[in-house]
Order: sequence, then structure tokens, then C-alpha cells
Amino acid sequence: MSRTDRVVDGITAMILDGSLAPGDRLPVEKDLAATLGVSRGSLREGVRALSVLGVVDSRQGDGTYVTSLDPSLLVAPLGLVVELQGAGHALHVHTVRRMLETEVAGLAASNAAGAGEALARARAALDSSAATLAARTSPAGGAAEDPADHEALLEADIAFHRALAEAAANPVLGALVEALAGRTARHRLWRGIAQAGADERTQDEHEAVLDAVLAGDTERARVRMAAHLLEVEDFLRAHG
Amino acid sequence: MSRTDRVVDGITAMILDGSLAPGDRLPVEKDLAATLGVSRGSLREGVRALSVLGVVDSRQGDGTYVTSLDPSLLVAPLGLVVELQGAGHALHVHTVRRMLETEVAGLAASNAAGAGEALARARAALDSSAATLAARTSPAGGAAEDPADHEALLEADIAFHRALAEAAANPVLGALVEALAGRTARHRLWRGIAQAGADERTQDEHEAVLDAVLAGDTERARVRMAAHLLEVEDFLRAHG
DNA sequence: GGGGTGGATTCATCTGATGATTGCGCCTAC
DNA sequence: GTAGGCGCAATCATCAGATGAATCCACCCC
Repeated sequence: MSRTDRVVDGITAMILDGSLAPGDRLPVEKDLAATLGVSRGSLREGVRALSVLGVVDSRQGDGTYVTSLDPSLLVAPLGLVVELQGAGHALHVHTVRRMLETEVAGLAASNAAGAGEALARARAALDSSAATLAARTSPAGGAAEDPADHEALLEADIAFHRALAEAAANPVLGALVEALAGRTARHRLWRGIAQAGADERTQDEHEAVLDAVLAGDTERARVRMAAHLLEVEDFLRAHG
Repeated sequence: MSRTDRVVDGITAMILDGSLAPGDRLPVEKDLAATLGVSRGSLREGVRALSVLGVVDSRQGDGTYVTSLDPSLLVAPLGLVVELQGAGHALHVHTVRRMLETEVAGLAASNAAGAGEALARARAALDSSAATLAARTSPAGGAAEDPADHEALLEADIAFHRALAEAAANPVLGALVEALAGRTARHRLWRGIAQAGADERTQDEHEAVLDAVLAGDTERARVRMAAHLLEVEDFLRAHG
């Protein structure tokens, strides 16, 4: 086992056995290096690795702290990994995303009564994208999309799905969906959707999902979300 | 942006734009450090971080290579992250696991015809655990479980779910399930199940799932897997 | 032709030093 | 007495150089 691995294992072990809790500050580099029996260089490599994983956070002039260990933080690096998959497993990734988002819609519908704020954000996101679609200069299906419109629709799409995930009230589920539907992946998708002139249809599908969620109709919400993402998958197959 | 981040971004960018493909060898540390404009120490921190993420692999005396970038490799660090969640989000994690495994069962049933080998391994895993249950000295429900039996049941459980995931033929899905149902998490679960004397029942549930999968009955496979994992979740709530 | 051996290459690790940033206590001015 | 500014100490960030360990590969001997 390399020195760096010893560092990573040592620090995670300290977190697991409770000697380091979220928010706690790690010993200074020199002391921690001595404790773990490695040099400062090796220690820094290990700490940096944990930093990339979102487990700790180093601040110059201050110290190194254990993060909150929130799922959203820790799953973030998975997004990078999804990017690296490239086109090879894009369809597989999206299949999993569809499964998870379907459950998100179902849970959000079940929780509709207690998730008013999150659902209001979902509503606002759809209003925003509707306004963009109504106000844009070029007609639907035009090849010369306004890049600003494109960006606005992408933002609204992300906001909509994120708000639904919050309404589902499962942070692990939300974090995974966020990681799987990465920004660049979505960027590619939306390009294809816009080129096919299907952005208005996407808007309608989003509206249908939200209607079912707001009505607390779990099954309809699930089916509509699944159908929506199957459409997206078709775009992946056809234009991806 | 720190130097190390520059290193991570630089290397991932090279992979994304195709100048580095899976299996390729990275330039030697000195050259790469010069290219990225950082010292060797900073370069090593960045490379080590990517190594922990499973993106690259350094071998002393040889060189540093881009890994296969298989989902199973890249999702592995997620397992560590799940461990760190501790009891806080255990139920949330398992809820997501249930969702994914339900889909695994469904896909495995759909693919039953073309996944004979994987399903044979699932069958073998169940035979193994059945033999363990039949041969064990202490009667069911005994508090004094044989640790060896406990370990054997755990192994068979892991093998069963893994074989099903292979039959589902979606590597991303399989990798996620593997990460979510980590070894130590399962260890805790099985302890609770054994103490409650429910290991025979678990065996029956596994058998029911496999029957439906082998019959190619997607819906029955899904329902039975979901029901099985709901049982497990009840143990989490009661004894976790 | 096959197997062993040596050198060259490359990563692994350590040591020491310097700069940048932050936090905190003290000190001064009002 | 209080508020604001200043300086010092602590800490991480980064660099440079040197040594050890593992691997690969070509060469040589048999």
C-alpha cells in the first residue's frame, strides 16, 4: 500500500470512528504527517485526493476541515466521471437517469403537500422557459437558434429537474440525478432537441409532469416523467 | 484556481478532446509538469487525485496510464463516500438501492434469454447459501450464529445481486448498485437479518426473484425484488 | 535461440525553503 | 469603553533538489 493510500485510509478511518466529525479541523500538516508516518509531500497528496472527492476542504492560511459530508458534495466528482464516459456509455447513463427521475417524480407527487416551496420553484422554472419560447424571435424549428435562448432553456430545464428532486426529499437520490444529468451532457441533449424543433414539445411534457405532481398523482407523475425521458433517449439514439 | 486543479482539469481535458485515450501513457512527470506550468510536486498531487478517482493509474518504474474508464472503476470511490454517510442517510441510500435493483431485476428478466451465464452464477449463489442454511449446526434464530456461516451467506448475497446486475447488461446501473450496496453496509444488514432469524426468509425471497427472472417475467421480477428490499429496509428501520 | 544481467527510465518519497493567505490579539484613536 | 486598524504568528501552497525502488528493454553469454 502506498503512503498516499495510508493517508487516505487513515483520515477516512478517523472520520468513521468519530474522532473527526463534519466541520472538524484536521491537525496541521506537520503533525498529521508525523502521526501517519509519512512526509508532508505524501500527506498533501492524500489530503488533496480527499479534497477532490469532497471529503475535506483546505483553506490556505486557515487549515483543513472535514466537509459537511452532504451527499450532494460527495457525489459531485461522479459528474466528472460521467463526462469522461463520453459517447460510449451515454445511453446507459441516461437509462439510469430515467429510472431515477421516474422515482423522483413519484416521490415528489407523494410529497406534494409538504413540498410547496420546491414545487413553486419548479413552476417558476416552467414559466421562465415558457416565456423564452413565446418571446423568441426565430420561429420554432429554425436552425438559427438564438444562443441566449438556448442557454435560458437549458437553465430552466436544470432548475425544473432540480426542484423536483428537492420535492422528492431524498438527498441521495437528488445528488445522483444531478451527477448523472451533468451540465455538458444536458448541453448536448438540448442542442439536439432544439435542432429538431422539439423544445416546445419538451415544454409540454414538463408541464404534464408538474400537473401530475401538483395533483399528488404518483402514478401519472411517474409515467409522464418516464415518457418524457424516453423521448430524450430517442434523441440520444437518433442524433447522439 | 489552484495548481492542482489546473492539473486535474488539464488531464481530463486531454482525455475529453481525444489527445489521451484509455490505455494511453501520460508524458513523464517532468515533461507534463512543464507543459502544465507547475512543479512536479503539484503535478503529483493532481495525478494522485485522478488516481484515487480511478481515471489514471501510476506504476512505479513504468509510467502513468489512462485507465479503461469503465463505469465500475470510476464509480468505485462512490462506495467510500457511501460509507462516510454513516447512519445519517442509510435509509435514503437504501431507498435508492431498492429503486435501482428493482430495475435490475426487470432488465435481467427481459434479457433472460441472452444472459444464461450470468443467471447460472445467480443460481449457483443461491445454491451455495441454501447449502449453508441447511448444513449449519445451530438452529434458525439462534443468537450464536457461526461467524463462518454468516460470512458465507454474505458472500452468496453479494454474488447473487452482482450476477443479476450483469444479466441486466447495463454496466452503469451495475456499478451504481455495487457502490450503493457497499460491503460494510451489507455486513451490518446481514447481522440484523441473522439476529432476527430471517435469513431463511431472505433465501426464499431470492429464490422467488430468480424464478421470475428465469421465466422472463419482467413484472414479477420487479415486484419480487422490490418486496425483498422493502423487507430489508424494514430491518434497517427496526434494527439499524 | 533462450535465459540472465545490466543500465536507463520512471515513479515514490523525503527534505528543506519560500511565498501567500488567513485569523487573531493588541494597540491606538476617539 | 469601544471601534477600527495594524502586525505577528500560524497554516497551507508551491517549488527545487536529491535519493530510493521498481520496471522495462536491450544486450550478452551460453
